[in-house]
Amino acid sequence: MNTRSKPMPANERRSATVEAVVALAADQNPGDITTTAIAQQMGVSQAALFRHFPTKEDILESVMTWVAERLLSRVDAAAARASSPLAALEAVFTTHIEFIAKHPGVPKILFAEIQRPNNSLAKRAVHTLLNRYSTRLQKLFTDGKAEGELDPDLDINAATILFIGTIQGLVVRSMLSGRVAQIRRDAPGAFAIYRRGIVRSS
Amino acid sequence: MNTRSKPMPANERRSATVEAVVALAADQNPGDITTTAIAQQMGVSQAALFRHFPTKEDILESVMTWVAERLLSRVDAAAARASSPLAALEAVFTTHIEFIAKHPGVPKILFAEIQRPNNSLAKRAVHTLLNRYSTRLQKLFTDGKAEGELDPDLDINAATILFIGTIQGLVVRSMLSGRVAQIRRDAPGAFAIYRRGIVRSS
DNA sequence: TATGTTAGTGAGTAATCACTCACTTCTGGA
DNA sequence: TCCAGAAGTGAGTGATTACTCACTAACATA
Repeated sequence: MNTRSKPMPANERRSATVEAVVALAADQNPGDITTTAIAQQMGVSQAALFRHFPTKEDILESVMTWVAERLLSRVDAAAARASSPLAALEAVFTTHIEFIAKHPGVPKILFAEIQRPNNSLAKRAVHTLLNRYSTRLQKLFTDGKAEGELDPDLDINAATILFIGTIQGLVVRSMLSGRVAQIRRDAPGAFAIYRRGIVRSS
Repeated sequence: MNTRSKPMPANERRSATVEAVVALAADQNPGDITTTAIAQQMGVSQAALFRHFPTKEDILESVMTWVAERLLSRVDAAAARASSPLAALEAVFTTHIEFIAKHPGVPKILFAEIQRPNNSLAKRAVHTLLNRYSTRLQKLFTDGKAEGELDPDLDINAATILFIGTIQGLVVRSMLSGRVAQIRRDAPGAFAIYRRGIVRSS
């Protein structure tokens, strides 16, 4: 027993580390994830982690980068496939919810990181992600107004806040119920109300 | 210096402890609040805390009880003053936002507590609070339908999730911007969209 | 003024944390 | 086959955590 772990190229080990953190966050308070727990999840000694990351904070920053890349690329692809701005908004929403359902730890990590007051690497990464996300939404709102799909008087800033809030509300709900899959069931109803709030009145 | 702190009745000391935690949470990650920091905030030795609370978790539970009582009583009073279900919903919303603006640490504590997977005392207290809050909302939705103010086909479950999500979105926004007061400015616009999503179409 | 009770404190404790280091094992190319 | 460099490890380190305890100071009341 206690066999030594097989060596692995550094970049693969780093990916595995990030995925271990995301997996652990699903059923643990992200702030309470220790380097020992991460190492255990990977089947590696705790000291091994520090061969690939200088500090724990660098691990968290890598997690944020991973999240930002995956989420934004999926969301962009979904929006590109849509036939209109409003359809794109719904596609972005559905894609985001699907991403969360598949990686329930992600929203928890994001929110845990936001809470921190200091300007850590990871927090700045969340900032950047949210800014990029908001920019995409705002373009869709603007286009939707121009095409007459959305309320011409729509407050774009408020619509952005509420879009993210809708997702947050669903996350809170699913975290309280403990059943991750529930978010898929509740999502359409929540989006329907949101949609009603932003479309052009007929 | 290092004068000894004046003795205080136990119940007052407990209240002071709760308020110290709420104050600290405003500009600190709630999960990182130590008993030393709480004691310092109160001008008392760390050991003194444990004369009034058996464990740190009991402190957090008291904080949750404090939050639940204050928030629900204010929200109930606001709803009672309103002239119609829809007006009551808006009054509840505004009151809740005002409560958060005055105690910015509160939503952070709530969310930090939700993240935890174990069934701690504090987490169950959050559960109870959210349930009681939802019950009040659902009554307003039902009444609003009956009085013809709200969409007769409104999905009450979704409307509840989105009401809380709207507040969450505003909290996220204000936490990212770092300016707590901003939540008061952004709130009316967000609620306007929400309102549009639930009212009866004319 | 004397006394029992409650509140406050300094100086601890064991546990746990992120991180280090000297050393071992593996692997890929010459 | 050999060996240099990369990856992995056990056994630490100091710092920090929640919590304890023997003792002291203050208050209420008789």
